[in-house]
Amino acid sequence: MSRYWLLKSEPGVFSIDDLQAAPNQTTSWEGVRNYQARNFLRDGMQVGDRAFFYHSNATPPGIVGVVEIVRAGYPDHTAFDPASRYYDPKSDPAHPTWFMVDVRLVQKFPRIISLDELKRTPGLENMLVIRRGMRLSVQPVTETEWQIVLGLVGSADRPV
DNA sequence: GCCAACGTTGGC
DNA sequence: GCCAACGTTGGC
Repeated sequence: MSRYWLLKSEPGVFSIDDLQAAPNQTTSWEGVRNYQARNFLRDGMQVGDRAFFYHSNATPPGIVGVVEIVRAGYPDHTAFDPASRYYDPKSDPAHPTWFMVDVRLVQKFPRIISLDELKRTPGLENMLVIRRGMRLSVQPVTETEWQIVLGLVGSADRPV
C-alpha cells in the first residue's frame, strides 16, 4: 500500500495558506465525491502517510507543500448536511457513501513545483498528475516520485 | 472563457 | 448492459 499521496485543491476554495492558518494547521479533507478517490481515502490512507498538497485551477498549477495524514478515513459528514455545498442525499449516515481524512501541514515549500516543471523532470514520466485528462483528486505517489519531487524543492527551477 | 477528457445519469 | 446526454474538472 502506498505511503505517499497527492491531494488536489483549488486554492480559491482551500489553499495551503488556509491550511497554515487553520487551528493546529489541521483540517478535514472534505468534499471528495469520486469513487476512486473515495476508495483511497477510506481504504488506502493510514495515519503517518504523507501527501503532496497540489493547487489545481491555479496560476501556475503545481505542488505547494507536504501534509501528513493524522486521522484515517471516516465518514464525510458534509454529505449529510443539506446546507453544505457537498451535500449528497444518497449518502446515509448508517451507510456512508463518502469519506474523508484529517491532514496536518508539514511544510509549505519555499517555491511552487509547477506542473510544467514536473513534466520536465526526469523520472516523473509516469507520475499520475502529469497525465493529460487526469482528474483524480486523490492519487497515490511512488516513493521514487516522492523523493524526486522533494529533491526539486531546494533547487532552482531548471531552464526549459 | 474555451474545450478536451472524463465520470455519472437515465432511457431503453 | 448499452450508450447518448449531460455535468464537472482543470489546463490553457
